[in-house]
Amino acid sequence: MATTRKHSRKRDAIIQCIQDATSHPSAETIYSKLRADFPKLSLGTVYRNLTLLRDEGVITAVGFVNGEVRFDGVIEDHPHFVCDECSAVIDIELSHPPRGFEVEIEKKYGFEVLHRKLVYFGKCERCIAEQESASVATQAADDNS
Amino acid sequence: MATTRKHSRKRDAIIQCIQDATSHPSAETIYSKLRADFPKLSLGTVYRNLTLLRDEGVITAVGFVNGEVRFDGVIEDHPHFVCDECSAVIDIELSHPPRGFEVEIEKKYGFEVLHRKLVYFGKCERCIAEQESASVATQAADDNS
DNA sequence: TTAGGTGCAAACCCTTTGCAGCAAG
DNA sequence: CTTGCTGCAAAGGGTTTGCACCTAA
Repeated sequence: MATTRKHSRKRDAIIQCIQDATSHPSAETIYSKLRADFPKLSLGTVYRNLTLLRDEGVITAVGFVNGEVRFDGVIEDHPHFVCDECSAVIDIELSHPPRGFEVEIEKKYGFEVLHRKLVYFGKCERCIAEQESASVATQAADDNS
Repeated sequence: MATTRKHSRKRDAIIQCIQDATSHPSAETIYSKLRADFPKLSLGTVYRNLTLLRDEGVITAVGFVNGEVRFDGVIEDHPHFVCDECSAVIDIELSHPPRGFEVEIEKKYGFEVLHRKLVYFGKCERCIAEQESASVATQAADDNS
């Protein structure tokens, strides 16, 4: 009963776009980028394919950031960092917090744990730098007053 | 320049509602419950107060679950479990994955890590039980065919 | 009297969906 | 030809907001 999938250049392009990007793009971002190659592309198509690809496990949704769902071409479970200022989503490539808590949870609560999401929030390097230089500029202005 | 806050029975009730609940209610859920005591309460007021209380740090947002933001009266950082079937949000009271990764991240990436969210997904005990009994029923029906 | 708080309803914004036409198999 | 895919635009659904009125201080 499973739907027989046909080939679609636009779908391929969407996958490519997500996998090439390190930015964890949103539907809108993907749409904007692909419009260069597919002028007639519609947002609906992007959304439909994203849902489809997520359900198939080809891509994953990092989660809502600033109201938008952000996508990841890397399926393997890994933590993310989200900048509260600029909404950048960045992969964290550090030794992972232990798997195995899942088993503890299943034992204690009787749940079936299928996956997890670990996200750190804060200020990214770029935003820290920008705010420091802005602060310095303000300081200088104050000194001149 | 900070706004001087006035007392508001409705705001108090919203806080109370969230802190009493173990269900991590959504704005709608809170609204529904409080309408019994405040027939003229409006959804807008609930949303305005939730935003306010979150900004003040009185409550926290667990995150989007099924399109809705779910709130928690417990401020302390702790993991949650979200049922993919029924959207239940449940506190995980197990020894925490290690704090300290934050420092590693700050060193390696130059970020400023302020907080984190750890969420496990899967099937809750209730949904497992329901589906098992449903499966048994189906089995029985099949046997009768 | 002076803000902040609230009700109401319209506006927002991201996302989903119905429909008719297009295209892959 | 059959069925999935797409464009388009309207509809959805949670959340935000403008405005006038209400209320705490």
